[in-house]
Amino acid sequence: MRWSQFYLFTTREVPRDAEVISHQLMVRSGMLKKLAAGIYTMMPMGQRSMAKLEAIVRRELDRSGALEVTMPTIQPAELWQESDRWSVYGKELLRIQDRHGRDFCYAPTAEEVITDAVRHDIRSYKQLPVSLYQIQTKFRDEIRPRFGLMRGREFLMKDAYSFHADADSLDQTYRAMHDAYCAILEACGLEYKVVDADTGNIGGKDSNEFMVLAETGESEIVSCECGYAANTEKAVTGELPSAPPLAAEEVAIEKVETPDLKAVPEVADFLDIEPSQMLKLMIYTSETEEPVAVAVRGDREINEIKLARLLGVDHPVLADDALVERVTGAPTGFAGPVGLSGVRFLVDRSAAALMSFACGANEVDAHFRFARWGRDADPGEVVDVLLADAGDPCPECDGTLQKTRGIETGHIFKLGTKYSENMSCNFLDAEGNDQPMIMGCYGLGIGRTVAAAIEQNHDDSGIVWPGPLAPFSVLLISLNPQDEEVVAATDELYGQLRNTGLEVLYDDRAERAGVKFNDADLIGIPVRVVVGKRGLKEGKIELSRRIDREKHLVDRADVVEKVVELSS
RNA sequence: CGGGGCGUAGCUCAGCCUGGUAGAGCGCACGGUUCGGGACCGUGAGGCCGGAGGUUCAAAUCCUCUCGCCCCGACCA
Repeated sequence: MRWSQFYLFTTREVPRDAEVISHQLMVRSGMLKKLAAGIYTMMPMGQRSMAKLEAIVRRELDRSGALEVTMPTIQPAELWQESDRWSVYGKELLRIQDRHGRDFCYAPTAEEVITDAVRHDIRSYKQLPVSLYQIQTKFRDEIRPRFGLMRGREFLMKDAYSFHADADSLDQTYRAMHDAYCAILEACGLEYKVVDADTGNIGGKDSNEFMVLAETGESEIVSCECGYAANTEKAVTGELPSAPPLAAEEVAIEKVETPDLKAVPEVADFLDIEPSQMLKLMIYTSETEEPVAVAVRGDREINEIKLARLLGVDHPVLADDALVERVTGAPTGFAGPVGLSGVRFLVDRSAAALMSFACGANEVDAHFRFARWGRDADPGEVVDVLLADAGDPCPECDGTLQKTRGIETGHIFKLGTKYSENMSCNFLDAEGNDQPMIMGCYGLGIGRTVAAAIEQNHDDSGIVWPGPLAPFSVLLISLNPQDEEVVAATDELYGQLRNTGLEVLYDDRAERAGVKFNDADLIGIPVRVVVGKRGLKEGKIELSRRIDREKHLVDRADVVEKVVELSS
């Protein structure tokens, strides 16, 4: 492709609304254009990279045994009412009406539609399992779209769904999808981790996320050398090293005046103890639940996602001051387990392990110290609602957890029968019994993965494409487009390179060398071939790879062979 | 939705406080000199100053309302 015939306009300035590097570089390199918040046009350059990834995804999914379909993006409300998600999904679901006033939504995902299709076709266990996938536009009316393709509202996603007669079959397909996702990310040359994940509102039990590691990632991951890795939303830890008890067993509980001291660090400082020797008590509530009291060790945080799962609610929220006062009898900041009653009481393992601790006295400006479970306070229900942190013990070995950040490019779930039951997607088993199919679902963000690839592969000058995602594999530059000899030589080379099957972008523009070099660095094509008057005089052509930018002067006769070598 | 910020040329921004005929750089067009790491000189096109209302002799500038966009939080491929 000749640049002069292509549609590619780079910019020097960073667009004001682009915050993260992948977004900035995609806009500057002419890949992406914003239309509205979280809604983008893929320009030809971007489209090519997306297509590269799509091809890899198709190859690996086909290999896993899944079959490609295309489902509508506009879906009737009835199906969503049947699965119960019409009411559950909330504002993220873009709801629309047709001219007759019938309700539809723009698909954020396609469990309903695929389940509807399968339930009409499949009757028998002999027809199972099946895996179907599509690469299709989705729309989620995110509360806050941001970071370009990393969190758009409209986005391209590969979504796959599998249907099974039994759990073993689901396990097999889940494993195959897991392996396909690994193969895809490896084929793209990305550094990633597979982590245990929370299932969110898609539902189901087992779940893994595929995190491309990047500092700008929105997800926090803890991991251990032994291979354990989890989203911090989900992560469990080994037993924490215990904090030294405040006092020996015979020391009685004692009330201390703590005027205006509310936060744990302040109180700990005042009492001259460590925050880990205190107990932190928070009051949570939600739309559906009665208030609950949740205790965690003073130096730690509560994982609200774990809490939500435990309570079976969507969003636990911290109680406001009035509710705290009603539950504990004291203003916010002085809650404690001693004398607490009339409320469900959850105690995180970290707090349950405390031998003798300080805590709020449920009384304004007062805390207790030397409190003990059993003797002074009801031990409550011991649970795990701890937010894992770096340095915590690994739950699976003697190691220590590390914390990193990642971009969630893929997420796979074992759904179970949640949708098949609601939507009567049944089959007859070998005994002739009607049973709901067991399902899995598997998502991979196409645009997000391309953006993640840039986050992981760039330098100060621009993108450094991993070969498989590069929009072109070779950039051929003629440095002196006004010089007939140079043009003739470059034209000839262009033909030869194309004959090898390489995708060549030929910069034939009447621009100065500096402009071309800077654009080359910006758009990040892996191999650069420079034809200039100077080199040509010696019969040489300059080759370099974007990744190291080391220049090699090569005899004209050897160029094609050498380019093929560098491109592989 | 809560908190913060921004809308002026295709892009990045100045001008607004203290009202008086709309600016710069980049980009674009034309001419010339240049030409292996974002050249230089000259000429030129390009604006309903986000929109509506108000105050005023006069509004980009002051006031009210509105729409859009960005950042921080809850959400997620």
